[in-house]
Amino acid sequence: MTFNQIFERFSSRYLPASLSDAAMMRFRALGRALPVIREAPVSLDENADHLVYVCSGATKLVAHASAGRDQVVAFHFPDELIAVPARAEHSYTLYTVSPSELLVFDYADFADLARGEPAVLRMLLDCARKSLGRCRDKSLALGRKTAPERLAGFLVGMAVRIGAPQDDITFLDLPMSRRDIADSLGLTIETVSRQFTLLREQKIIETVGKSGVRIRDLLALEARAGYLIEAA
Amino acid sequence: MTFNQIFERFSSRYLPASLSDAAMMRFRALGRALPVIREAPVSLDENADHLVYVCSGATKLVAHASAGRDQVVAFHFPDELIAVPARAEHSYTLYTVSPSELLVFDYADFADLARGEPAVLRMLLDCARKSLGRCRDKSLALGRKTAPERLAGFLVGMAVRIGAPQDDITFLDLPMSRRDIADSLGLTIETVSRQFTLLREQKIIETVGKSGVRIRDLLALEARAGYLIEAA
DNA sequence: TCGATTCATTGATCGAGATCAATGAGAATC
DNA sequence: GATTCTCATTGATCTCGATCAATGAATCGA
Repeated sequence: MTFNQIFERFSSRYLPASLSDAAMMRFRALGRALPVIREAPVSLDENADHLVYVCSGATKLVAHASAGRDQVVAFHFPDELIAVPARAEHSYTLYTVSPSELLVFDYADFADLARGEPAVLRMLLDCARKSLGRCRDKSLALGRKTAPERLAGFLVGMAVRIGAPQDDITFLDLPMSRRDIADSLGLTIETVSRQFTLLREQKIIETVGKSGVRIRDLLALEARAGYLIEAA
Repeated sequence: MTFNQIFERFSSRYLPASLSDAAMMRFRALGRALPVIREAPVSLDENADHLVYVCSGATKLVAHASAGRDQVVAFHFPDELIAVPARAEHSYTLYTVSPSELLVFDYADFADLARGEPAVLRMLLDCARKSLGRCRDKSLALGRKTAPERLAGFLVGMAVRIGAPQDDITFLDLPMSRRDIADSLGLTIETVSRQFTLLREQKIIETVGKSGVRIRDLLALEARAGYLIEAA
């Protein structure tokens, strides 16, 4: 895919149609397309925040603690926008999880340019708030939920984001490895694997190869996820 | 403190000086002051997002999971601005942690009004991004750090935010209880207490009554917090 | 001033999930 | 098509932090 095609996708999804051609060109001038990259860290300058558009593929944002312990802070799928923070007390790295086409901006430059375009600022705000909402839910899961609840919640979230519903079964093709899932849920690969086995034994899911999951009972999965019982 | 005084503090901190009087009045019309409230949940409509300015006191934003398990998502101190989300899979409640004066806005109304004021939108964006950064760091702590690291990191963070440096000692007056700290760190009160005892035994801190902490060795605390070793 | 209540600390024991260790199942390389 | 390599699964054991149970210290109301 060419830079123009990638930028076109980005702009049609995230820039207002009302934007003038001149303004559009200015945003375009800030973007840099990263061609298809196989599973690898995305090399970004650690001293600045970045804004990354996932055109195709999938990525994970990883926070690094000492002793090589990693925490996947978020996964991202096509047509999503991510803010990648500069290095601070902890460093963050964006990795592709499958071959991906990305569009990268310097966050500060982009936000500065957006000062003249309230609709773009509003879009950045909505984007940050969505990430914040997900991150808060994740904090709750990491701080207070059990391993079965975490995996159930993860699968429900993935079903919503990348699930393919067929009849009353939802099919998932998970692009990330068990290690990635473990690093996202604050567990080990072994525990994740055991939880998959339990869900399989209870006929709630079936697994197809390494990455396929057929969700047979989404309601049971939601019930396991430790969500609050819906108030009336 | 009167509504006008509270709004004045808010606007001088968060609204641009360049704002027209008319625009200022429109923002003011959206605000509602909550007078000094003793430690209690802040009653907000659960069906809408809110924007809350902490004028004095301290608050905690709590996420509720089933079975009464609570996770403190963030603490807030004077002059800070919080986005309180509406109920979704999980419900969130803002609590005062000490007597507080708050200024409350409906988030959607505020953001809509800000469409005409890019500087205000930019402020909301910065605010959301700061919360997101903190939340990501918290996810790392909850997912991958040990109890000693979590308490050390918590104390370092509090030292930065509400610490009173005197000579080479930083004094902290923690407004929140051990339960709040435990709910923030994903631990139990007992574990938090034991970690305080350990830090005391190692002469890194002294505790003064229930809420006072004298940090004698901030560097040791930072070393314990599991931050990445600074790269060159 | 004295219980009563709440909150922090300390000790004893337990258990969910980590760690250690082996095996199994694909996919990539030649 | 055998040979690695990598990744997922399963089992055995261990450990950190949870849970259960007292005790101590402050604050509050009468």
